[in-house]
Amino acid sequence: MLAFFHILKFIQGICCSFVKITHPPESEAVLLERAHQMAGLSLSDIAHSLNVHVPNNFKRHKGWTGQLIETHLGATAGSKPIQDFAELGIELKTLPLSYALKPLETTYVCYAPLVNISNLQWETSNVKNKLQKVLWIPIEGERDIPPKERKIGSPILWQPTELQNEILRQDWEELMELIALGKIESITARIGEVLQLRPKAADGSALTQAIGLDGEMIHTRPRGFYLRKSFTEQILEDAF
DNA sequence: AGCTGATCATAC
DNA sequence: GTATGATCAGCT
Repeated sequence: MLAFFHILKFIQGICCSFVKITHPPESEAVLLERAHQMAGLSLSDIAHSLNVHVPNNFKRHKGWTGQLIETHLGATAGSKPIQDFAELGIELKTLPLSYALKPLETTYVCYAPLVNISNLQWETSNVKNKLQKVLWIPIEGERDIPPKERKIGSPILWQPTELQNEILRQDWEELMELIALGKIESITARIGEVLQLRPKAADGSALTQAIGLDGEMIHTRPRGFYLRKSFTEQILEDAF
């Protein structure tokens, strides 16, 4: 694949010096410029400039890479349910890649609402809002590459095509319909062409309210929306 | 081997 | 608990 060669080229790029960034980017151009400057750098390069320690693995630091990149690029949203760069209308996502330069993991989008959902619509949904415009940061993600050595790739500023948007809408509507009908317990990660619903919690003891089969309130594990690897792989291919 | 369901850290 | 950042790891 010629396409992948380009990503590889960027990922294996030569490290260059960079300036520590702490203030939010004032424009899309500035954000993109900063993102491009990270290409070819390792996680330890970024961590060193921010004076943070790089974990030896991510078993107990699963969101570490995302937080590191967020801080470096000047994101400020924190844990609020909005885009990372709300003023710019851009969401930031790191994307762990295999040696074959394909996504190693699905991509978390947002928490799934399970109650008070009768009036929710795709157009104003959290999923659509978050995916309007995404700055993808590909990063080497194979487990046998120590986090310190993992290199950051060239960023991809992506917006869903009409077709992608339509498929996302269909998946979202199908899943939300099942939730509204009280079928939350029968929803598996196999449903949805590009968007899937999976548990999203600290552990199995976490419970939240949902609609039961007879319309009554029940308790269930919290869920989140995730993008399948095949979907982000396509984004990657389209970009190169 | 890849996927689904489970899990980890942190802020509020 | 909700919500962010995700990856882990057992099972098929």
